[in-house]
Amino acid sequence: MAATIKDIVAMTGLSLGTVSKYLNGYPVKEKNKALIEETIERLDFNVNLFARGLRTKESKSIGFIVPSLELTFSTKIVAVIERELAEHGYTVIICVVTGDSKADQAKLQNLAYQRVDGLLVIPPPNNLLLQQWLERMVKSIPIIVLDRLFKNSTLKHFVLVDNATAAFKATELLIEAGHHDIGIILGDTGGFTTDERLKGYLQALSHYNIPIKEEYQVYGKYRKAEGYKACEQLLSLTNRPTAIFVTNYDMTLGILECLNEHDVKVFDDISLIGFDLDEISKVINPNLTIVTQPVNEVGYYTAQAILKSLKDDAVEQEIKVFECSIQEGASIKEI
Amino acid sequence: MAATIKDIVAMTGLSLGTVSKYLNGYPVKEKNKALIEETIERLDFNVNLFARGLRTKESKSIGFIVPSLELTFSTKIVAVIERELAEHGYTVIICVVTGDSKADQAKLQNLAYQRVDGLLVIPPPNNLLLQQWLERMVKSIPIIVLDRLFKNSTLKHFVLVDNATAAFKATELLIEAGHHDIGIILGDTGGFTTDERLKGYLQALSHYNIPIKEEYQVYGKYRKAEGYKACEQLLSLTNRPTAIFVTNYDMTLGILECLNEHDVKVFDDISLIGFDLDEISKVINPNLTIVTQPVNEVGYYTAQAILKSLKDDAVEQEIKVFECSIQEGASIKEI
DNA sequence: TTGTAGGCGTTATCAC
DNA sequence: GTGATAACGCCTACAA
Repeated sequence: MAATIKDIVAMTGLSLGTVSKYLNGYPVKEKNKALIEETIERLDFNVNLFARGLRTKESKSIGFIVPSLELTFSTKIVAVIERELAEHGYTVIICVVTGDSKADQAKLQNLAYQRVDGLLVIPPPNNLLLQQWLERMVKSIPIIVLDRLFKNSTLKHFVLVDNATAAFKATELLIEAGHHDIGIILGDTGGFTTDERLKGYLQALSHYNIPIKEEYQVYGKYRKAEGYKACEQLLSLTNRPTAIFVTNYDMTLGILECLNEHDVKVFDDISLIGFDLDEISKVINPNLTIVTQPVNEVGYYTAQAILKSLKDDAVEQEIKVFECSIQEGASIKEI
Repeated sequence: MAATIKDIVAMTGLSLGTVSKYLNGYPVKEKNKALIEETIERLDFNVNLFARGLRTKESKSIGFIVPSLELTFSTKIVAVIERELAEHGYTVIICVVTGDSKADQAKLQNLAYQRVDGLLVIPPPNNLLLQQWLERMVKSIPIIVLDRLFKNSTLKHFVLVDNATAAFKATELLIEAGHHDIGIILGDTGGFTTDERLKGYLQALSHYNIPIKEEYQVYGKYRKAEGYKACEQLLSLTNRPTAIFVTNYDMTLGILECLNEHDVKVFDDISLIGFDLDEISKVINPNLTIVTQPVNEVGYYTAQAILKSLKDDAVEQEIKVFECSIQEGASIKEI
C-alpha cells in the first residue's frame, strides 16, 4: 500500500542505491535530486523505519520511564524533554512504571522490544525489578537516571537535585522565624528524595540544637490524598507543630485542603513552606513560601546529555546536581 | 550483539519456524516450549520489532498528538490512555504539535516514519497543516480526534465534551444567583472548545433576557499568564462584572492570582466559577464552584475505542459526547 | 506439530 | 555519482 523506495525507482528510472543515497544525505546529481524529491511528494513516500531500523539498529526513539503522569514533577520534565528531543528527530515513548504493579514487567519488555536508542528514567520508590532490568539494558544503550542515585550499579549517569540542601534551607527559614516545633511531610518511606529531604531537615534541627521529635515526621507518598491524611495526623498531636514543611507539590495541595477544612489559617495559625508550587503559590492567600526545583534546567540538561550519549558512546561516570532555590511568600510567621 | 531467533535455533536444535510459532502463540510441544523459554531467558532474547514490523506492518505503538504538555487537560488524558494501552501491549508515542510552530511539519513526518498503528489527536487551535496530514494518514490507520469536531472531513471518529451545555449551566448558575454582569474568560479566538463555551454562555444570557456586552468576553488562550491579563482587563472596566466564568484550569489559576494581587476577594467582591479545578477547588478559600469535565471517562473510552478500531477496521462514523458536571463550592454570592 | 524458503524495505559494500 | 546485491531478523505459507 504505502510507497517504498522501489516505487520511486520505478517512477524515476534511477537505481535503488541512488535513491537511498539521496535519502541519507549523500551527494546526488542536482537533476536527479529534484526528480526524486518530486516523486517522493507525488507518492507521499515515507521512509519505513522498520526496514531502516533493521539495518541501522536505530529507532530514533527514546524511552522515558516515569513513576506516574499524575505527579507534577514528572509531567513537567516530560514536557521539556519531548521538546528538545523532537528537535533532533527523536521520538519519545512514555512508559509509566509504578514499581508496585504486576504490569511493570510486561511494560519494560515492550520497551525492550521497541528497541529504543536510549533511556531516561525517573525510578519509582520501589524498583528492584526496574533496576535489574536497567542493569541489563545499559549494556547496549545509554541510560540516564533522574532524581535518584543508584549505588554499586553499572549505571553511570545521574541527574539529581540537591534535596538535602534544599530541605536544610527550608527548615532553617522556619527556625530563623522562631519555630522549634516543625513538622515535615515526606514522600515514600525509604524513597531516595524522601531520605534526602529528611536528612536536610534533621541536619537543620541539629545544627540549631532543636530536639528532634519523631511524631513530627509523617509520610504522604507524594500524593495529595495521603498528604491530607498526614496533615491531619500532625494537627491531631497534642503538641501540634507551629510550622510545617511539605516536600512536594501534590501533597501541598492536600495539606492546604486539610488546613482549610479544619479552619486552620496559614500564617495566623500555622506556618507553611511548600515545594514546587510555582503556579499556585500566588494563587493562595497568603502567598506560599516554597522551595522550587529547577525543572526546566534539569529537563534541558538531560535532553542534551542523552543526545550526546547517543553520538559519542563514551561511558564516563557523571553525576550532575542542580540546586533548588527558595521563593519567598508570606506563609511564615515570626514567633 | 543482541540475541536473535537464530541464536535460539542454534542452542535448541529446533527450527526457526518452531521458535517463531512459539513466539506467536501457536501450539508447540510442551517439551520444546520449556526448552525455548529457558533459552530465551538465558540469551536475554527480545523480539526485534523492526523485523517483525517489517513483515506484519504493525508497530504496536500508537501516536498521541497533543497541543501541549503544559495544559492540564492533555496531560490527564495522556495518563489515562497510557495506562489502558500499555495493558494491551501498546506503547504511546507523544507528539506535541502546537499549531504555530515551524517544527510541526518535521514532527508529523517523524510520526509517519514511525509507522504508528493508530493515532489519537487533540488538535491545537490553529491546525490546517495537521488536519491535512491527518486526512492523508486516515487512509491507512485509525484516527480518533478528541475535543474538536472537523466538518467536511474524511475523519470519522470524534470524542467530545458537551462544552456548550456546560457553559450554559455555569452561566445559568450565576444568573440564578442574581448576576447580570457576567464576564467570561475564553481560550483561543476561533478555537473549537472556545466557540462552544462562548455559545453556551451567550445562549444562557439570551435565555434569561440579559443584554450581551462584548467587553465582558475576553480571551486568555487557555494559559495562566494570559488569563491573568484577561482578568485585569475585566477588572479595569468601569462597569466591572460582578461574576466571572473562567473556561479552563490553567487560566483559573491566573485569575485567582490576579484577584489576589488586586485584593479583590472571591465571593465578597466577585463571584467566580472555574473549570476543571478538581485538585485545587478545595485548596482555595472559599472553595471554588467549578465545571468538571469527565477526563477519566473520556480517556478510558478513547483508549478502548482505538483498540477496537485496531482490530476491526470497520470505519463507521462515530461522534461520542460526554457531559460535564458542576461541583458546587462557595464562590458564588447571591446578589 | 515441525522444518524450509521467500520476502518485507532499507542500507552498505562493492564495482563501475 | 551511480547501480547491483547481500544482508538485517522475523513471519508465513507450504510441504513434510
